[in-house]
Amino acid sequence: MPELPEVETIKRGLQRVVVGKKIEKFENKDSKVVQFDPKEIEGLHVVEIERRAKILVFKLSKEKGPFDSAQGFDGTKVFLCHLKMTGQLIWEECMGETEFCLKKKRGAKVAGGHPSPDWVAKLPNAYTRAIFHFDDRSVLFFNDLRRFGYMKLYDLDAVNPAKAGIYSLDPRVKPEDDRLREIKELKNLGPEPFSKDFTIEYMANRAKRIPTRKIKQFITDQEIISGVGNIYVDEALFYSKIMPTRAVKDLSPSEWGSIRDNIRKALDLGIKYGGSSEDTYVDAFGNQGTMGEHAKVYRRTGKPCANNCGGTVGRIALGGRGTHFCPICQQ
DNA sequence: CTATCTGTTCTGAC
DNA sequence: TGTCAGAACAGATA
Repeated sequence: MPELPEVETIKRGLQRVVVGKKIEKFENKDSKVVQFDPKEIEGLHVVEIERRAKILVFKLSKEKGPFDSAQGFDGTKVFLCHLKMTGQLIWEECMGETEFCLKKKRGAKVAGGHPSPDWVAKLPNAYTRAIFHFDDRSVLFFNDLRRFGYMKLYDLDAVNPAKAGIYSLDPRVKPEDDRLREIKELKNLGPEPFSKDFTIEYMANRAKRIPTRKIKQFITDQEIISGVGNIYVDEALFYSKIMPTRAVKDLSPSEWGSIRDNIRKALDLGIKYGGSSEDTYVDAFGNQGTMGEHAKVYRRTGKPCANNCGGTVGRIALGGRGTHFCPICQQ
């Protein structure tokens, strides 16, 4: 269940192996999930991959590059991928490699000795919704068991022809010049948790308009903060010793500061351990993350509190989602 | 076999 | 406008 750390882990993996490569062929195996025609991206190069909230963004161009950062490049196709609950992006150096390694017991694709499920080992499989074939014969599979995820394509020249040709790679580009902000799925996202815009003042201001909102639901609202989901919000609030049910109007400035710092701490840990593989998550190479082993409250219902306070981890439903907390530490 | 649970986001009712 | 239930979907588990 990919949240920011899981998507970030996949992004870093894919940056190493697909940037600069040409998409020679693209197979759309489920047009509900993959919402464009393969012909629209065949022949284009992957110029850059970034992450916005839980969404992966591929920038595509006819030219291979490298490009002058200040000049930008003339490609305008932007490919979005949201993994939602059960999506996976798995890269293979050549078709059948993962299956081959497992049969030979090389295990090169399986981290920490954890066995990989059969439906990850065999690629493609019944849940494969799309396949990229690159010019070096490597392959990228998009699997999604539940079909909540999506792949979409935008042409920024079509979205705003007045800005055609301006497409900076410079990370210092001003938000108003950020062409990705024109895209519907990206335009309303809140600040990234690691950005300088994610401040105590910002959170307190947003909270003013919705005073009775519970803090957990405030943090997981993507229009308020980008990328925090169910696992990391429970962890962050445990670190902050704040009950997930607290109304935002009752939080003090020092508590807001603690929330900000601990959201970052929880996400940092998630990235460090390669994500949390509670369900179907694997990284770009099919490896599971180990963040689950380091969780303090998430899915630890009934176990003793990690702070040794004598409490027992409890579980309630909040907004229809499992919510884990220590009833003694967290107030 | 049925009921319940999973966890992201959108839609529609109030 | 804010809040909340339900839906989208396909499985695992009790």
